[in-house]
Amino acid sequence: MKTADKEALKRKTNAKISRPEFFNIAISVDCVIFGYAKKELQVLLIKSNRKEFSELYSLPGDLVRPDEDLDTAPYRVLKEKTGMDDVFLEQVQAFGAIDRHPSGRVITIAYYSLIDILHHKLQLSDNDLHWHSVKNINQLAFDHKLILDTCIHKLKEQIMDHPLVFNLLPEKFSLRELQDVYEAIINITLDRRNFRKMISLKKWLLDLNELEINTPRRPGKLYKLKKEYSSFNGQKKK
Amino acid sequence: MKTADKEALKRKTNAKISRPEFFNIAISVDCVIFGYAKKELQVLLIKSNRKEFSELYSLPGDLVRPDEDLDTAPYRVLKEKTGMDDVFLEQVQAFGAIDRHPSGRVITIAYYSLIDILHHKLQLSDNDLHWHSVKNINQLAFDHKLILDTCIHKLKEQIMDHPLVFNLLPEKFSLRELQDVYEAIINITLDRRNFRKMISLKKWLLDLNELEINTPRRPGKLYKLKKEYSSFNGQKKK
DNA sequence: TCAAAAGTGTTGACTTTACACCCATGA
DNA sequence: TCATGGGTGTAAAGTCAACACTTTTGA
Repeated sequence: MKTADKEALKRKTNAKISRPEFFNIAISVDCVIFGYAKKELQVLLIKSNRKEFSELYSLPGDLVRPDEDLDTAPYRVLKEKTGMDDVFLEQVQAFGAIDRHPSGRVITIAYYSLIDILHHKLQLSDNDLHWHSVKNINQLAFDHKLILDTCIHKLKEQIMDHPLVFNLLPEKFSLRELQDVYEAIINITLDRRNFRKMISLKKWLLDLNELEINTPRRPGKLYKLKKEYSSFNGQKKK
Repeated sequence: MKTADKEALKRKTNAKISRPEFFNIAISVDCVIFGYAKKELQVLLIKSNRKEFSELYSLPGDLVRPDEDLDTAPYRVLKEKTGMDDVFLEQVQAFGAIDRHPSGRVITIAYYSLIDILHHKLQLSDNDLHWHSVKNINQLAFDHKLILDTCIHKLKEQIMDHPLVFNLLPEKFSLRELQDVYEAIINITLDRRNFRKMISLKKWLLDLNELEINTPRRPGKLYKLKKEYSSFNGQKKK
């Protein structure tokens, strides 16, 4: 290509990027915030405030601000909605069908997060924010059911290879609780001995030499995740 | 929340979505188009036409049009640049650091694609478009090196579980060629017998009972991917 | 003392890895 | 006939899945 052609192309590109119609797409982030309670995987939903979706729930999200990195937007949403930071949060996928949003063109980038529902810092900011068992969710506003299903799928794929589910539990937990979480996510009951063998091979856990207290039956031993595997302060580890 | 509050929130949201500064973010797609030649994984790059990145290469991409689905944009780019459709193409990740683009706020969504460099339909549309061996790429314009590395990582993760690499080869190929492609991607030499056993366990291939022709040595048997595993005409299969 | 959950090992099936020789072809 | 790569099987190690009994505790 000759230099003159390149200059023409550059002008063309710059013209395109500054033409107003190419800024007619808004960008949002939507957060699939998972928790664990009542032996079931839960997700945080908010009552939709749009008349098109009255009576439907939707995922918490917000538009990305022009002055924030894409990846910080979901942390902001999470902090605003739950008061939590230092949480596991990972990008999943962008969703951008033309008609996914009734009030205009909005491309959204989905993130999923895992938090401990009983964490002392957790404070839902909104009366319309509630935990829902994922099993009971049939319909959501926008394309949020598709987003949720995509995130559940990714979660299932990752939990065997990465130390993620610990983010759903308090710092100290028993192997029984841990197994319950795994079973809730993959929806399969596991053999207790094989599960313990699998977990112990990962070398993720520290035996605290403590026992559960106030259990109705024989208490189990307590463990915690080794510090080097915690999901925040950096990236997730293998 | 009371109804009046909800109405207020709705107005607030609608106001935000239509305030011009929230459309100040442009959306692009960037395509990491992989090919295979000279026993190495190749990627299609274009000479950057921006003075900030003179002499650097970049990934082919374009702004998403307001009237196209997000996922069709990379197909359009691919068709424009290579003349190819019916190709494997999958979304990888969105990249959205504030300063990733020198001329303004652009969030990009990366896709990766696998094509047969020797396909008869392949026709590079631009004299500045060329194949580069991924081994030799140290620096790219924008954050494209990061995008490329992310896509290579995803490719490596997927090739053992999904019938993807066949998209890099002509319809008929020998097991030797197939093994070469795998080795080029994962950068490890494999044992021939174990490789063949692994591939035959997947049941992806159809034995054509044909032999290579015009080989300098003993010709190998030819295979092709079973139709039900081809990546286009629907989603990738397990 | 009873009920309930905690804790713990072994076996067989299968998968993965390492490894070497003969065969068919083109030159 | 020779050089080159094509084609093939087995044994050992490791991983995965199935399976039952004893122990500890609270009630």
